[in-house]
Amino acid sequence: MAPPAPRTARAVARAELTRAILDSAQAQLAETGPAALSVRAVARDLDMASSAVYRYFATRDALLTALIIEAYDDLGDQVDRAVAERADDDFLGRWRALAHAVRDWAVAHPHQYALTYGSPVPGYAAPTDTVVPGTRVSSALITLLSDAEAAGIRAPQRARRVPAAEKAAIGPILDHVGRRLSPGYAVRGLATWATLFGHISLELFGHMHQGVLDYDVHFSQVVDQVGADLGLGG
Amino acid sequence: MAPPAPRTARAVARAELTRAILDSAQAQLAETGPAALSVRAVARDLDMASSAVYRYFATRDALLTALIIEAYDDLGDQVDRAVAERADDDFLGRWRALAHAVRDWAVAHPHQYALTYGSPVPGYAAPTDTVVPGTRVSSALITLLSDAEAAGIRAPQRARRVPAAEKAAIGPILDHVGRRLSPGYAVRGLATWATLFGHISLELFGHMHQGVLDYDVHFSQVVDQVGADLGLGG
DNA sequence: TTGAAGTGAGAGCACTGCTCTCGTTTCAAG
DNA sequence: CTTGAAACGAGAGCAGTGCTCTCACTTCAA
Repeated sequence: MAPPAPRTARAVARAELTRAILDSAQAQLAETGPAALSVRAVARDLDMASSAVYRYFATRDALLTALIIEAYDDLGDQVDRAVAERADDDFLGRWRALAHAVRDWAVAHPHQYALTYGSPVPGYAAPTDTVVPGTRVSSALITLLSDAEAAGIRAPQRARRVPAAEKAAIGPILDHVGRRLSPGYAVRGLATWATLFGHISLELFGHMHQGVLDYDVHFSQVVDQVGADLGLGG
Repeated sequence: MAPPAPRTARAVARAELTRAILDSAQAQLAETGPAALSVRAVARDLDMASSAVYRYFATRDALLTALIIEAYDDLGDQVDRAVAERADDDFLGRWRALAHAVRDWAVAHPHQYALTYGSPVPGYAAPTDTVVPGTRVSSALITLLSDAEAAGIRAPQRARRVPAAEKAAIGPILDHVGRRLSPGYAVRGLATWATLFGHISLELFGHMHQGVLDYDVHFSQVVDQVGADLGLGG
């Protein structure tokens, strides 16, 4: 995946400067948001001509896309690490760890969250480079639910009949875990995924300001509620 | 709320031109997204000097904020209308109507949706003018659930104990319906709200592209699943 | 050694949000 | 009806942006 270690002096310099540009852009992004991220400001920060930056990133959007990919990976790492700390068969613990890891990361990096899960700013359609790192969290969640079902866990609600059209509609999800996930539980999983990111988006984008006083407490409550609906315990 | 009908010729002209600016900006927004919305382009479209536009909107962000408010109201109207078509005691129908009205509007106006429920672009914190129209959908949902519970509807899952901290955290929500909503059902309602907007955001912002083939079918399924979890029937 | 490729700097283009000034028009108080 | 303040539109201009082009220079591999 990653290119081989740079050997020539030029390649080393290029790698270092690329990193420096990303770091400076990242700092700008975290401080003032994506609207304020300008390649000229990055150039000033690094004491170079703005035209030189274009040797490294063809366009401002390309630079932003690189930041988005790094954000996805940062979040993915954080989530994987948090989930791995729980015992494999502690499904409620794994779910809680996943959910809180996502929210903690989002609260700590609001601009990065807005860039990744808010409205994508570069060109409206996310570039294809971002799709792989972008699926790490949903992948972790689906895996978790697949494990849980394999261990005999079932949702306490009577299972709803899933029509054939829906089974086809979510086919890629089912394939992703080798069909080791019942369609009904998969639907629940997708709804859970929506609840998780929906809650965080509503919170971070200010929509809960009118109705909820303590986001930490309320989020925990929702996470446990969803966990119970999934039959994970609690 | 609204200012009295304009009487003088100047006031009439001002109202008309304000409207024309909003319409032109709206068209630009719908076509190419918020990043491309420029006051100079609006001025060109209306054959006036760009500086003249500033007599009507002090800043580009003010113009954008006006569009956001209009979007909230447009969505609110659509939702209210859809819900009103169902019988008062058809709670499942009312929930379905609400959910599909929100999504239909979002799919038809993706840029407006991104502006309202995606990452807010003007300055990161939404201006206070937008909070009232911004709560119309959540208000409609809470009212719906309050009505349902008053009619004897209960979630089929055994009610989870809601700790005092959570009751305090969601106090404003409970107050909004005069405490005619049990804390447990309110938590479920807030989770439902998050599921609804989470699903739409994930869909519109491209996060479901990898896993779901037919968004219409899947959304219906999730809506019905959530409706069942709320005990509304189905 | 040589020649192509990579690199940095500077000037410049077209565009943006926004401000200031300067005449003109509207409107209401006297 | 007069008059003076407020509102208004147009134009020039400033500072900033993304991005391109050209020109010198350095690196590197054949």
